[in-house]
Amino acid sequence: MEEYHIKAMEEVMRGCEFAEQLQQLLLNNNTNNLMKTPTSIFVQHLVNNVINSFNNTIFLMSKGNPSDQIQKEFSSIAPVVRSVDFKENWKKTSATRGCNKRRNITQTWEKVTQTPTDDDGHQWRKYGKKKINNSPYLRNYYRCTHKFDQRCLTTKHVHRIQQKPPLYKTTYYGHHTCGNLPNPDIILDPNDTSSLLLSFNNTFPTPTKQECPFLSSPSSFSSTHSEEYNDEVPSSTLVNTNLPCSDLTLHNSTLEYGHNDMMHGLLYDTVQFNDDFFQPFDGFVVE
DNA sequence: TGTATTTGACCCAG
DNA sequence: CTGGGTCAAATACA
Repeated sequence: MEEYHIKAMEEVMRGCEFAEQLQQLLLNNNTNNLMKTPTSIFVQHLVNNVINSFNNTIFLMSKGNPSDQIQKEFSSIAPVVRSVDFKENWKKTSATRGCNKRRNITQTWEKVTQTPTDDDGHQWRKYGKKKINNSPYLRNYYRCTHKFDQRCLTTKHVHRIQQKPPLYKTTYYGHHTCGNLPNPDIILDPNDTSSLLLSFNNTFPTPTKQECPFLSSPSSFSSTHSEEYNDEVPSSTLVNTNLPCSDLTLHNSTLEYGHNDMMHGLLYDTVQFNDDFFQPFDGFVVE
């Protein structure tokens, strides 16, 4: 490993830290000012993209440089990119039981179903249930079956919220990074008028599986729906002009957008929006 | 016998 | 201190 290479790596990591500090600053600012403007949301997207670019760069720079030093440095940022047995490593690094409480996962969403075992196309393993305060019902906790074999850290909670008719609220935390992507027919249930899915071209070159062994399969969220799912948005079509997003999903008041991360494959972020979000601004063109 | 679920313990953020 | 998220041993099941 050349010394200048290590220096470059350190510099990129420093840039990534600065971007993360800026991201935190924006998040705090948005928390204090409850009104989010389209511009502030867009700025957050840009910062997220900067961080993703840094992470991609770090990933690429670490390739072919399996020296102890670079691996050690890299593992602090992307511990998932290591080819050791994940389950054993998880046991070693996750300290003691129950220590992973309230992971800082901002990507959450909910849905209400009439059955507790709604088929969302993924395989889940139940790992706990809990009596929740002020609720007569137990909350069930599930994790992705592929937590250890494919390092998918997605979890969901299912909590009954109504006796008659029976209703269950499912809260998802994070997105699947396992290869077991859901059946698009399930995701794009034509009877489900509560969600809207839009497809965008991705301006970011998608790495191949060979280039990135942890990359998920190409997105199955690529179908385009417009006219029939326009309950909550105008019947216009949003066109991506300069955002490196691959998918946008609109669900109630949450906008979810996907972007390609070279280490984890397709990742998603969500933003809350208010009504003026749909006014045209620099990021989007309304046809 | 291997896999899934149950359940009490553990831990930490608020 | 408490509520809630997770772990892991015990148990159930195929």
